Amino acid sequence: MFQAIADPTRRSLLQLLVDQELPVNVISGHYPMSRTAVSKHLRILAEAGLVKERKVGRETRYRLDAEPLRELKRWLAYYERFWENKLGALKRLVEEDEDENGGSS
Amino acid sequence: MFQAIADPTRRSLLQLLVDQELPVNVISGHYPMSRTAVSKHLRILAEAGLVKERKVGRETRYRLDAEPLRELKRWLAYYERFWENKLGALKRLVEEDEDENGGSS
DNA sequence: TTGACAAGAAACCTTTTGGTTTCCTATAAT
DNA sequence: ATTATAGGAAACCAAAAGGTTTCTTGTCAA
Repeated sequence: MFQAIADPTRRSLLQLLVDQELPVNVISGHYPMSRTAVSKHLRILAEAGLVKERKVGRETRYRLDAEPLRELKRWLAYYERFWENKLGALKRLVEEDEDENGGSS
Repeated sequence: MFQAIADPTRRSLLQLLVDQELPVNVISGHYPMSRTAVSKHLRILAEAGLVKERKVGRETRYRLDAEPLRELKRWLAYYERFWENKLGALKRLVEEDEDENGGSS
């Protein structure tokens, strides 16, 4: 999953498929690369579960499935406290500084 | 940044450096690869801003800087509603089903 | 039923990635 | 001063990633 979202084209695809189900043809129209290339990106996204495919007649339509991003959120949540700590530390520093100067901002 | 966290070794490095500042030597001791390889991973993390380096005598110590993950959080936040929608849709379905059966719970 | 069209499969190419080994430089320790 | 240690730099390599073109297959339209 981390790998899947590492590529900017693929992130862009997720974005595009957020609220619409589209066939490969239409999707690839949005990109400066071949249909086949886009198709391969879609496959990678599908393997990561980030996109669902549905066959409709002779076309394959894709839509977003954000579910797997839940895992990313859990991963992130772990680190959240560290950037919050940092802000906390910075804030304390600024306050000390203000005290020293009888500071105004 | 997305690229930086795509590699499992690098994610592991972040984890390791969460609450300690360590020199390359010690860090690379945790991995089955050469010191140089670890060093390169650290450089990539540093370029993404995810890790800060500090020279102390003849060693270079690294520590986590979670700040750039903020961006990831913003990116994720956008998609959060889509997996929540999914849950919402599921919930509605279950409720409909319960209604049909005169459901309890 | 014949032709057009959508899209995956296969083969191929180039660049990037993750790793190695070998060398070099700066700082310590004796 | 000399030797040992920490760690980056350079050159190199194999495998994976991102792309291309060509070929097939399955479905729709005439």
